[in-house]
Amino acid sequence: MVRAPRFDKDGTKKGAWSEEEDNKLRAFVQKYGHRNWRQLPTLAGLSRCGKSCRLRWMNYLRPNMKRGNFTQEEEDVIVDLHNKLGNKWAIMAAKLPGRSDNEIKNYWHTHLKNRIPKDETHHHVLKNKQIGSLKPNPTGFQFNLEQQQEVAILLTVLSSELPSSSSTTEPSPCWSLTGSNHDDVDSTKITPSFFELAESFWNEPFLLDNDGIISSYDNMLSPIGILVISVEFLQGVYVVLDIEESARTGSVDDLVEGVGFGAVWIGVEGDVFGGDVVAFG
DNA sequence: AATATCCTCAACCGCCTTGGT
DNA sequence: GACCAAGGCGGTTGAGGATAT
Repeated sequence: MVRAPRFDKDGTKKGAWSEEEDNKLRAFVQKYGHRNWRQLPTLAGLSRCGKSCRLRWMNYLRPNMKRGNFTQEEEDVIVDLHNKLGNKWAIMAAKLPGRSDNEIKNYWHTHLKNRIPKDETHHHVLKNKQIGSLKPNPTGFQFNLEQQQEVAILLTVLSSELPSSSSTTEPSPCWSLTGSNHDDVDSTKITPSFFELAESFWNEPFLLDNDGIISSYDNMLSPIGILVISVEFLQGVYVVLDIEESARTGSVDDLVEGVGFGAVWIGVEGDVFGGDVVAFG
């Protein structure tokens, strides 16, 4: 079921990986990491392109990768997330430890796609909950419809994190999208369920402080920092996640995979962060 | 048993985003 | 702002196993 090994005219090997190649790649990455996939194959003694090495590592050789059938629980997660997100395989993979985006994508197409009636897939949550409630906000910033939809998707997905993720540590369960001025926001009333938050999101005024963060409850930020993730499909909307210390030493992938969502802030692009990943000390 | 068709999934490809200059 | 290199993502391909005829 694997493509036969072959060589490009430039000598790059393609097709199925041999055990020897796997061993070389595994040993190299475990010893030196993978800061530069382009250079890695040369340094590791592999006749592969960097992309091929990355793919092999991410989909097959990474530690703790699961092999074999998906559990019912995993299936449920995939179906649920596909309902909310559509074909966002990488995000789904972040929620399913040990599964790669490629694996989830394949499994969806081969096992799950035909089980779901078409009108039940993709964005139904938005139709029910979000559209049509937008009001102008004091900052004058306007999200377009597509941005509203994408933010709503994200909020909906994140909402599913709350109950289980709060069990590991004591993250600050603060949702800070209320108030027109950050001096007069009552921090005691910002613990609605995420669905309540999502529901009211477009009715609430934004609060932009000097940093461009909607809320600036600095005292609520975890002492270990803040991870700011640029979500490209939001086209200018940033989500700020409060992260756990244990996750901070890992890669962004590890963070997303292991994160317990303590708090979420939403900001807008422009003169806001100027970068995708920002750590506050 | 032989052949055709379908199914699965590892790997590839092209495009997009990001970061550096 | 333009350009380039690199990484990441989602769609597609194709070899080989499974099943049907």
